[in-house]
Amino acid sequence: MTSRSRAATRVRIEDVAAAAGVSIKTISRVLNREPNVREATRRRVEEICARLEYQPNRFARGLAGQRSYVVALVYNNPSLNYLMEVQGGVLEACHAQHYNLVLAPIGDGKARTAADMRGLFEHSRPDGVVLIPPLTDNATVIAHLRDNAVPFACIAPRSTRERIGVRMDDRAAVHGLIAHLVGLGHRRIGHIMGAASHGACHWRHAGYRDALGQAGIEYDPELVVPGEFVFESGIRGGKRLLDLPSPPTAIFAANDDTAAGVIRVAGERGLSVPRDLSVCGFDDTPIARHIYPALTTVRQPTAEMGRIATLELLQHIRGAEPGRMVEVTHALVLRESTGPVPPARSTQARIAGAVSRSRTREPRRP
Amino acid sequence: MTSRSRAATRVRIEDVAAAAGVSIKTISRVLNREPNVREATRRRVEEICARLEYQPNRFARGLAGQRSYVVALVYNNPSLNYLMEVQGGVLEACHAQHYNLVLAPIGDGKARTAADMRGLFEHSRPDGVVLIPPLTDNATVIAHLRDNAVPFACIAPRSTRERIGVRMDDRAAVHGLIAHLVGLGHRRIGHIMGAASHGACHWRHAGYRDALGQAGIEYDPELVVPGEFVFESGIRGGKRLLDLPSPPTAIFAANDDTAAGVIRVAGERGLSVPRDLSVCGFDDTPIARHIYPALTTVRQPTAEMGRIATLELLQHIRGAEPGRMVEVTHALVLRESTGPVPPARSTQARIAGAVSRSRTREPRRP
DNA sequence: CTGTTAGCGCATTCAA
DNA sequence: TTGAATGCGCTAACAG
Repeated sequence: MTSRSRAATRVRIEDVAAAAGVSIKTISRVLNREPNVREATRRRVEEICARLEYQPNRFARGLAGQRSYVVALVYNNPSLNYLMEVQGGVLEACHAQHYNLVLAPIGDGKARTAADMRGLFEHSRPDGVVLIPPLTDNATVIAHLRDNAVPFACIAPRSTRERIGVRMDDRAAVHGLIAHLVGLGHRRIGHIMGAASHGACHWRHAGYRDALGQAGIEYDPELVVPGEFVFESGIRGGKRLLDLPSPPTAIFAANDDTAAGVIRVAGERGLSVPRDLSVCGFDDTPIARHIYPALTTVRQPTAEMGRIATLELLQHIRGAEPGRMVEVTHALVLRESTGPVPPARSTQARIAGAVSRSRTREPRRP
Repeated sequence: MTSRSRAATRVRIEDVAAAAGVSIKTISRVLNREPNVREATRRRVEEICARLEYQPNRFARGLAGQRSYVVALVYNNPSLNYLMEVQGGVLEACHAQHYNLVLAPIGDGKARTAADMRGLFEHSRPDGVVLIPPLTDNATVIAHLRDNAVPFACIAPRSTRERIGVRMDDRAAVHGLIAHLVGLGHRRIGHIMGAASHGACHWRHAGYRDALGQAGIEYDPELVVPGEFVFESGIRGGKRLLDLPSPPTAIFAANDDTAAGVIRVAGERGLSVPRDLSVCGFDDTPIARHIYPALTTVRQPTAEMGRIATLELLQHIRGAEPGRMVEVTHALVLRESTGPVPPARSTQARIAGAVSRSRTREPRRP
């Protein structure tokens, strides 16, 4: 005998109908915000529902209505921190609207992607989907969505055409960040890029170029190295940049994890941040505060973005509003990892392998 | 007109029955692993189900069977990293067993807790629940679970009596960790504790005492300060310990986040880790690798623990096996943040506010 | 504006 | 060992 979870007897729609002295259809209308109910009736019904603590049975609704009241969060493999933040916002919005959230991690490769999407539709039948980059621009995913006519909202998609969801002006944000470095006197500023499948990779790079251009600094391709938005990208990219004959005095990493990798490389080489090297990241994830020195970065309201995308999606599903592409604002967060350009940029940095023991780590907050 | 998500026509149980030449009841029996089906019939049905890609309708099942096929992950407010890891394991186990996962964040306070639990039952009707500390030992939560006769599994509960789920021997793990410090010559070892509502707080403290006792080091209450398993605990606790007249040469923080806070305090005071101070954490979360110096810590197989707890829960729900309390093994992870005790522990550390500029940060990996 | 009637797809008594 | 009939609680045409 398996253990059943619940006493079957709970208040049903007909109990509410009886208490209100109307038919169950009227109750149904009120619940689903359908028209053709007198305002007085509607209010009375709502009151009784509240008093009886009536909770519609999800399964009955799903079965009869061909609607699941489920939103799926479809993601690939972004940073766990990022994902967790987004998830929090999405969850909050779902709960507020009495929708359920199902998590749909998608495997790598086209075949796996297709299989996972199919599995999602067969098993969970979401009424709508929230997409996280880089899946926002994955052809296989989009095709499945369109084939099944499932509405979806995107968070920071590359292409915002015909999309609903939320975005941020990464380009302008980076522009401001780099301008800050320029203001500190830096002119050789390195950049470790993110994964090219993300729109963010390109916007951030564009913002970097914008800022250099405006400052009259020539763009030096040597100072721009590839990355994947992960810690290891910071290790690899940081080494490569610092090994340059004429290394940068500041490095803009495409996100905080990458910046953490750069901080480590600097430490290993005996470079003090920000005295010998300025570093900045992007996103303002928890790690930005947790590492030492704390990162100068751009705050991205990640949870809020999840919430907004979900609300736009649900609004669209309801059909009341068309669903928009909302833009959220960023904020520059100045912390400890950026500072004035070193007064005398000697050739010492060139022989990076041979550490300069003369350098002292200067304590902050004396 | 609202947008509907799915074409209604999919293969149903009666299609399978027709194809197999049996009644739907037989199909149902096979699907639910009930007895009283001839082996040959069972196999044929399974084959046809696979060929037709038949997926039972969750809503119909839930409606008719009074079963939701939902597992709820009930959590309070632990570290996001920890939560994310656990969630990954739980999700994997749920998917493997064709269960759905619903996330159930629980608010603070008794009233909120009760309300959130009630909401969970009314709305999602989980067939089972996975509990994360410190909710594993929350009276309100447990009471709701028992009242509703919902089976649950616990991850690292304080009390393992009458519980199914998974645990780890934190006490032995810490014992090993402290023994490592003792082996490096440390005798004044500080400890920043975790939140007392967690079993882990007590086990880790006990392991710390065990190790000291075995090494013949007297337990000094002054060296043990409270904390909450968060970064800020490391800041506060670290300052307090380093401000001691006779400060410790090593600090064991109850988890990695806390250790990161200690690392920062050390940095601010110009202390080099591990040259002037050894620091270690617990959990081996990503931050342990991402900060510099990387943390010596204890690896806890968090995702695996989520997976195991869920599998035990589902086994219990099915009623086949009773459900056990599984113990997983830990592993010591030696990284960069621990080293030999400083040769001459001078009084310099006492005047912690007045930083010692003479100290040089020694580069690793020369 | 409101009520009546018929399923949605499956699990489940009770017979056979 | 199997099958036919009944209903889970709700939504959705279609009348009134």
